[in-house]
Amino acid sequence: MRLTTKGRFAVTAMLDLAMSEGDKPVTLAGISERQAISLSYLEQLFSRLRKHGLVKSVRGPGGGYRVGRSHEEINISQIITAVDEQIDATQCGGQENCHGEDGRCMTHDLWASLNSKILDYLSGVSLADMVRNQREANLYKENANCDKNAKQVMFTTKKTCLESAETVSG
Amino acid sequence: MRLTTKGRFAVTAMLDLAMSEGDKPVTLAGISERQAISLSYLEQLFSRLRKHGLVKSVRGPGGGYRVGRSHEEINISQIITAVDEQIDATQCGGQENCHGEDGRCMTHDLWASLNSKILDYLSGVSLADMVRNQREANLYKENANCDKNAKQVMFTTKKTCLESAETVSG
DNA sequence: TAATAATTGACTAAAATACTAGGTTATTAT
DNA sequence: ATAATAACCTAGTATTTTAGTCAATTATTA
Repeated sequence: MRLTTKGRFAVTAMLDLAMSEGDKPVTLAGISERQAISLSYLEQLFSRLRKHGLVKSVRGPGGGYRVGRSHEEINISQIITAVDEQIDATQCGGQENCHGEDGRCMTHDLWASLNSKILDYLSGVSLADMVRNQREANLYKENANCDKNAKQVMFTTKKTCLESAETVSG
Repeated sequence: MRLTTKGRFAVTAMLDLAMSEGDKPVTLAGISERQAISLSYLEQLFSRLRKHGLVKSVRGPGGGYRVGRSHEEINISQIITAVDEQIDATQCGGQENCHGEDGRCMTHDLWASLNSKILDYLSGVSLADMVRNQREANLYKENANCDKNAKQVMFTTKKTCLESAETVSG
C-alpha cells in the first residue's frame, strides 16, 4: 500500500462525486472546478475507477459519473488501490530468496504486516462514512458558536462541537 | 504521512543497524552490503536520521553508526518522517480558506484524521518490537519443521510456528 | 602518517506525478 | 440531421521524487 497525493486526489474526487450526486450524473468538469484538479488528470483517475467498478459513466450531454455501487460498499483502500496500481510492497514479489543466497529480505514480513494493518484501517472507512462526516463538518462550519480551535474527530460518532452548540442554542 | 519505498529503506537500515550493533559501531558499508542499498543513498538517509537524533555517528576507522537512543524510544513513524521531510498532508497548510472563497478543502479533516490514525499505528511499533520480531523470524526460518506456508503474524505475542515446532521437538 | 569512515555537495538517470493538447465516440436537445 | 455535450482515449510534457554516482573534505585511529 502506497500513500501518496495521487490516492488523495482520487478519494477527494470520489467524495465530491458522492456528495454532488443528485438525479443527474456529476460531470468531471464540475469536480475539476470544485476541487481544483485538472480535468485531464481526473479523466485518467476516473478511467481507473471505472475499470474497478467504483464509478459508472453516462455519456453525452447531461451525462457524467455516478458512484458505481452502494456508498457502504466502497471504502478508501479500494479507491487508493484502484488508482495506484499496487506495486508489491515487499519488493521481492513474495519470493523467499529475494536477497541473495541467505534468503532474507529482512523487512519482508514487517512490511507485509504493516501493509495489512493500514489496509485494514482504510478498508474500514466507507464512502458513506466520509459523506456523513463531511455533512457534519459542513454544519459545523456554518455554526458560529462553535469553537474554531476544537478539532473535529472524524470517523467516530462523536459530534463534539455540534452537540455543544445545540446546547447553547437550545 | 507518506508511505513510500524511501521510508521503507530507512526502516530497513535502522533495523539492520539495531540488529548488527555490538561493541563496535556499524558501518554504512556493512548495511549497504547486507541490505543491498547503495552506500551514497544510505549516507543521505543517515544524514537525516542523525539530525533527528535517531542515530549517532562515530568518525574515523572503527567508526560507524549507533542507534541514537533506547530501542524502545524509537518507532517507525519517527524513522519515516525523518527521511520523508513531511509535506503537509492537508495540502493547504492548515489554513481555513485553502480553496477559494468558500473556504472548503473538503478532505482537509479527512486526511488529517487518516494521517493521525496511521501515525498512531506506526508510532506504536518500536525499534525494539521490530528487533524482537526479526529475531523470532530468524529462529523461525532456521526451523525445518516449520510449515513454510504458515505466515508469521508480526507485532503480536503469538509465535505460531515456533510454538508448534517446540511441541514437535520437545 | 596512512587508513578508515563519516560528512558534504553537486550532479545524474530513471520513475512517478500532475498536467496539457487534441482528438474520437456516444448521447441528447434543438 | 445537426450541434452541443461530455465521456473516452492517446500521446506528450514539465516537475518532482527516487535512487544513485562521483569527488572531495574532515575527524579519528592504528
